[in-house]
Amino acid sequence: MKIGELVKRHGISVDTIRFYEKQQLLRPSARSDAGYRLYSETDSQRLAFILRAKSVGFSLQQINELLQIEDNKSQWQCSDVKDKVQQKLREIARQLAELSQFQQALQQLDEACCGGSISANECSILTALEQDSTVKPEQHAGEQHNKEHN
Amino acid sequence: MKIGELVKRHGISVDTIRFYEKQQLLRPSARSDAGYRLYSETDSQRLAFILRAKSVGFSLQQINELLQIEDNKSQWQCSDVKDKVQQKLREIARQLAELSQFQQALQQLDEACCGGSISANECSILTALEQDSTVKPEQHAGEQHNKEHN
DNA sequence: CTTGACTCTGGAGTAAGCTCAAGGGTTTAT
DNA sequence: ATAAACCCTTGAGCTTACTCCAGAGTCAAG
Repeated sequence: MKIGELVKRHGISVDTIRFYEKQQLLRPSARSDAGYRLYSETDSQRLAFILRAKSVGFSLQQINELLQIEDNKSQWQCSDVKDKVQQKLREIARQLAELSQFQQALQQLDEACCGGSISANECSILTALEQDSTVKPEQHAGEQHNKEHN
Repeated sequence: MKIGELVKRHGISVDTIRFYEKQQLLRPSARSDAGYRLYSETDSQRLAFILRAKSVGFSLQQINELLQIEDNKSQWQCSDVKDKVQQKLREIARQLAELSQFQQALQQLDEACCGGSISANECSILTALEQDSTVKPEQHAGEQHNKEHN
């Protein structure tokens, strides 16, 4: 099939396919005389693999690694594949932790603010961002004023 | 103070400061005869504001919006500020949801796989990515085979 | 034989948030 | 006086995953 049918089947754009080709993820198994890309069923399945991997959060780079295993399964072990999944899980855990921290901090700000029509002069959110903790890495014992640097 | 001291105080790079300036977040309140940027205490506090906003997850664009309020507090209301916070909270909730979905899907894959030294030929993770559900948007009633398109 | 739909290549642009490099002045210490 | 450390500007590059454009060839229908 030509690129147009492939993309219709999978609901993505031609540009995306050509981009994946540039990224070495998916090569058409043939070209027509006119130079048109021709995809086999196998190619289409490979694309499906890519899209499923994407749908569980893998980056194209990581998908590339998975495809290398997929292309040569007998040379790899279950543990190799599971490692990739676990690596991704750790990555996601890190991102979740960061987002949760953001969420918590923002919720505190949110709760402290009346949200009414009083002037922002009194807004506790702005006040917190102006004076809050978390920053100040200096100011240890014996260095109250830092005019010394020069 | 010159840019060097400013960055030492806040633990960021000169390039970052100049980048923030390009982004209209922080302008030095003066320049020396030689054209060096000179920052006041107020400037430094503004930078602190920026960094704190960043630390709770705001993008530079969003910080810019917050700074516009901060620069003209009396013209804004608490609700304006709270809106920004809540908007960000919704954004984060969406991201958390997406990541959690990834996490769940990956955990299922992870649990199904033995992770041992058997050949990847048998790996349930790869099998799932080859044949799994979640994709197939076609195949409603009366359209079993899709050779029709052409 | 022409029109429209499809395909090709190559290269630029987008968002975000920096980071680096080149080439050249300035300040400070010795 | 000179070297080190500091500062300047302009502009390019990085990452990710596309998206769009121009200019041109190809294919199927009427």
